[in-house]
Amino acid sequence: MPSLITSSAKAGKETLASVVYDQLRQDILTVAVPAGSKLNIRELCERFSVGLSPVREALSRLSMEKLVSQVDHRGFTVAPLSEADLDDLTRARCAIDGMALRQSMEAGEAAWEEQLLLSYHRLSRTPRFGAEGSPTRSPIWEEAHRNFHRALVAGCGSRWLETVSGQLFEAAERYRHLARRGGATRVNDDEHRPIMEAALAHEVDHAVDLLSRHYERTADLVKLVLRDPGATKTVVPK
Amino acid sequence: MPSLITSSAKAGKETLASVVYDQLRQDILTVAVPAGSKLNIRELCERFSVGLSPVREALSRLSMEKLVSQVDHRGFTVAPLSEADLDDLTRARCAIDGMALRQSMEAGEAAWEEQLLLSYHRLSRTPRFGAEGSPTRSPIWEEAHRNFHRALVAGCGSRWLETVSGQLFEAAERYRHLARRGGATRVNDDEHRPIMEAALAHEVDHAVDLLSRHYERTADLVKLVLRDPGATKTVVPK
DNA sequence: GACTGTCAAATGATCGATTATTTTTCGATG
DNA sequence: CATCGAAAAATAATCGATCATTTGACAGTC
Repeated sequence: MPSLITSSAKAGKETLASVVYDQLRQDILTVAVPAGSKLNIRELCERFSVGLSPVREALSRLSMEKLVSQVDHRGFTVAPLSEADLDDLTRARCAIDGMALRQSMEAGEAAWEEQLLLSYHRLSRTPRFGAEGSPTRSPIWEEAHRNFHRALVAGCGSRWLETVSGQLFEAAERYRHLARRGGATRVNDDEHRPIMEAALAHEVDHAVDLLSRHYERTADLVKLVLRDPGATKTVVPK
Repeated sequence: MPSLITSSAKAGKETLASVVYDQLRQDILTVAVPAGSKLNIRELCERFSVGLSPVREALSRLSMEKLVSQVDHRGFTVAPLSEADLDDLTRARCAIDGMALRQSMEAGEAAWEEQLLLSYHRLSRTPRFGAEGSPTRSPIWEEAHRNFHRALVAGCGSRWLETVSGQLFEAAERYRHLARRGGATRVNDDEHRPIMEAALAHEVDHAVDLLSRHYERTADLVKLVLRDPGATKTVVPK
């Protein structure tokens, strides 16, 4: 009988290492475990009620993803976040996603446009915050959000570009969560719609510009929190 | 003393898992172990004379790097190579590295130019093939080659872009080795020099164009081998 | 002869004990 | 009082045994 967690219905198929990996990844992405903090292997074993091997394997995978950093014989720590890194990341995303979006529009596949429209529609229909009152995020919205951004660049014709774009998206996710935890509230005008509309209207430069602004504005929001140390009340989940 | 390389000097510091990782990675990059082949864990334990844990950890890291693919409960296999993937990869590299080179030139830092000049100089002074007669590759040249390409994009002002460029470089390395193993011989005119010269001369479009051609020409070479199955006499190292 | 279900062998995954390394403690010394 | 060094504690890394899953062989059925 597969364990306590059973995060999803299809438990039993996954490997323990995969379960730990998924969960830990989530905790890091949502900044439930603070950036820079040390990851004690035994504590993790206890938390997930598994042995050393799965934890170690999960950490190894995460370290290749740059979410945790590993130093030989000195264990694992959650990769740090910094304003400099955020700026860097934002610039890279503007450059790469901008290019991918441009290529997508120039390719102009009908299927791409349809998928983009669809993913926007779904995003707009998904509530931004959890159905219940409190929680800091709605996983369903996150999913829809990721899908929308994926759809934007999905017409570029290169799996590698899409993969890279996805990596950068995930890296940015940590900062977004940080902003939310810090209480930064976004002006709730929907920035995604105009991007989608410009893309479908083939206004290449305009769409790319809107996308860049979108990234930059988000980054600005995060910076407010990064600069205000009091807001980062990170909590380790029990 | 900042010791850039010291590939083996600092032995004893490394962890077994890291040693296995490095070695296995090398074997995969050089196509010493064929693409698509299964990686039997116990065989690897024997080959490296270590226990299960280090091997497993090494494989986990490699799987996050897309060099091996892992399926839960079904073990690890070397990631496949294909012409389609090569085309995709080449396109992504032209796009990303081209952009990074453009940004580097436009930033126009003196330090970047000097580093580029220097890395080209070193590359040109490094023998392409092993000092002894036979071996299929010279690790020193590879190192210099990687440094040159890294230097090209190093002025773009984004660590993330550099990292991504590096990832793509490594992915392409497998194909380059495949070409060499297949006996594809490159016309030995130095394609790197004109790229460097154009970059230093601030001929932006020209330099970017030369870089793209460089990638595409290399890809064409690889394709010859990919299409000729007889040439892929891959050998498992003892 | 092809299909299907069962069992055995092979292989992957996990655990807990053991070993190696780093970090901390604490006392002696200048 | 700061510094150094040795011993002790903490923690990471590794191993080999054990458990779980998949794969392959084989017999029985239609």
